[in-house]
Amino acid sequence: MANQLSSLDQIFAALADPTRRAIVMRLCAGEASVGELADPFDMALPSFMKHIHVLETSGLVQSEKSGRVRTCRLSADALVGAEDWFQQQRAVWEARLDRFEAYVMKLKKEKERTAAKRPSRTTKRKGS
Amino acid sequence: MANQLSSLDQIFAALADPTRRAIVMRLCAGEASVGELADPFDMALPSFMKHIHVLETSGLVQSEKSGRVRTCRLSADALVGAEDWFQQQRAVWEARLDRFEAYVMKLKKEKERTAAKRPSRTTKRKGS
DNA sequence: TGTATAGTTAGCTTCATGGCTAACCAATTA
DNA sequence: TAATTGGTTAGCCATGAAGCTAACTATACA
Repeated sequence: MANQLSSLDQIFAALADPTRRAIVMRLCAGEASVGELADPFDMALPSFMKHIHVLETSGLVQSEKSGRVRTCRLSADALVGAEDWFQQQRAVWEARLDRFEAYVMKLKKEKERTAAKRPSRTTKRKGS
Repeated sequence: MANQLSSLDQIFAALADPTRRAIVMRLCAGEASVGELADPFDMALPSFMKHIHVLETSGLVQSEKSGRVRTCRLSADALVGAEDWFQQQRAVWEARLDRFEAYVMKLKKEKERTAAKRPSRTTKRKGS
């Protein structure tokens, strides 16, 4: 598990680049060699390798060299770690929305109570 | 909705910075002025404003100025858009795992069938 | 009207990122 | 053993990101 939280920086930074997102997407479908991964991209190999390296230091990708070919695979943990972050934020966000909604409901009820006391003023007024 | 997909670059880049993630987290709990947001950070205001601006152009945050105070709020759409990306990747990833598992099961069965033919070799061998 | 407050603009520095070429191993294969 | 293939290292360049200060605008308050 390690400290995934502190590496959110690197994970999000890694995913901020379209080339690297494409690599991740490709690796979701299964492992591949550096050459296979690089093929669809119009980019010099050393440049491409930098992307691989960024993905590796972020923990999103692991690789292993056997013979002269390096095989890359996705490391799901990091992806899940990032996804968790969103879910945590959403939890807070939704809790707030719930509270807000409750607040609005309360206002609404109060308004209705007031309206019940002064039925003549409940019709449309004007403007928004 | 617009083109959230093409702005994943900006969303992830925005979230790659701890200051900006903290701002997002703070805004999950409700809107706040620039000053309130900036307060916990030991950073010059212009520097901080850059972060706000990055968050705004990424679509994660919206702001509005009334009088001399600018109020910021979270724009959930962008967050959800980014979360969706993870879920899509996970879907592909899990589909692959399922296929892989099926493959492993197949191998296992084949092995068992082979083992049934040569029962003497099925005991422990050594090492991992 | 004068002063404090809340942001904003401009402009500077420093460092990281993303790209390139050229040259270089180290396995394979002929 | 020689040539090819797959990747790696080193080093360069241009751009952009993240921080700063100083000076400015515009609202609110006394």
